[in-house]
Amino acid sequence: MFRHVGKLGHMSSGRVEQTERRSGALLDHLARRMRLRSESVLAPLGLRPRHLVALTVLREAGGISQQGLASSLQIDSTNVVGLLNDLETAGLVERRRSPEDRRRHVVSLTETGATRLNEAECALAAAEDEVLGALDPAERDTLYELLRRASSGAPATCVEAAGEDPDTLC
Amino acid sequence: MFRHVGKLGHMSSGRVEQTERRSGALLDHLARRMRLRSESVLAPLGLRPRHLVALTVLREAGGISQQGLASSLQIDSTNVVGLLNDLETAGLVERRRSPEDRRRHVVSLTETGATRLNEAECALAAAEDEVLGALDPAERDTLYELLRRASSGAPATCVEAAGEDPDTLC
DNA sequence: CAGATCGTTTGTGTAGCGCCAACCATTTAT
DNA sequence: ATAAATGGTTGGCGCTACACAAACGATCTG
Repeated sequence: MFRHVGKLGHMSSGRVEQTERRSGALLDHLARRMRLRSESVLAPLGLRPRHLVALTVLREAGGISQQGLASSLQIDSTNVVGLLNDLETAGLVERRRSPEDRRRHVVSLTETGATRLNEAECALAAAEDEVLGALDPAERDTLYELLRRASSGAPATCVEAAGEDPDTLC
Repeated sequence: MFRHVGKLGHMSSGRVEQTERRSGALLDHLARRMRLRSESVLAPLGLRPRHLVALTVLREAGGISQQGLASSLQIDSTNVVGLLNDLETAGLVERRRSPEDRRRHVVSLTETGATRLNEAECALAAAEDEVLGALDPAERDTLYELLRRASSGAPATCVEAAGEDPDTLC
């Protein structure tokens, strides 16, 4: 029902090539453009794109264990250590031992971390303007909201979501 | 037209905004998740994520020079060569010499290339379902449309678009 | 003709990251 | 209490995706 492909039947002759509307490649493409543009802006702040991603996830996910963070970021937990070391020595993030399970580290944004994240995002305005230039402000807001919800709603461990669903008609 | 984001109605009136709503990090985050999930699905088809990105861009951008492709993908033109070699030996892409400037190669999707791209996108349904699980079909469609427009509207060379910066208000 | 431009090859360097192995501290199971 | 499992940390190995530079043939342009 949401398969209405729309126009864009370009040069090809009569063939009605129905194109699949998958966002993956576009996501990849835009993310790359954005990341490249961001690096130079973020550098003065002592941050790299992945730091910003981690901070963003942490702002959303609150006090989370390192493993939880690893599975949300989808990077190996050994690499999370180094990432958090960066952020912690910069004072942007805090590792506290969990009271109920003292093996665990509860990671959360510090006050300055939240502030710095905000500053960084603010500094990215120009980069975003370049990459999302074709979208008007309202659309960018819609995009942001969709991305945020998709990203927060994504199950940390993709294990339990592996069940089958009725959408296998493709 | 494709704007109805439903209720997630946050304040359009607001100035209460404490956090900057920049999409960069979220884009990065989701793209990563998607890419990782996609790899395993794409492998059987002999494709890697970046191939899919290239094919997607080519479907949108039609006959384009390799330099144009390089600047759209934002990768070095020397690396475009290898990328296209992969795709061309797989018969998914075609290099023809431009009639007006015979130095140039005009790159375009072949028939089988378009087909394969479609198949690949189709195969990615499950991956997309996992990553975008929090979004309902209409929202995913909206997201796709926004991404597509942003990506196609992005000027290949960001040079000529860089003329101004009146938005230092942030 | 000279010089710039497009694509190609080759070679070098680097960053990001997966992965393995070993090691504490702690929790849970026997 | 002893054993096993778990969360975090460290170190190291290796791979992939690039960027960057140099040199070359073919071609366009002044």
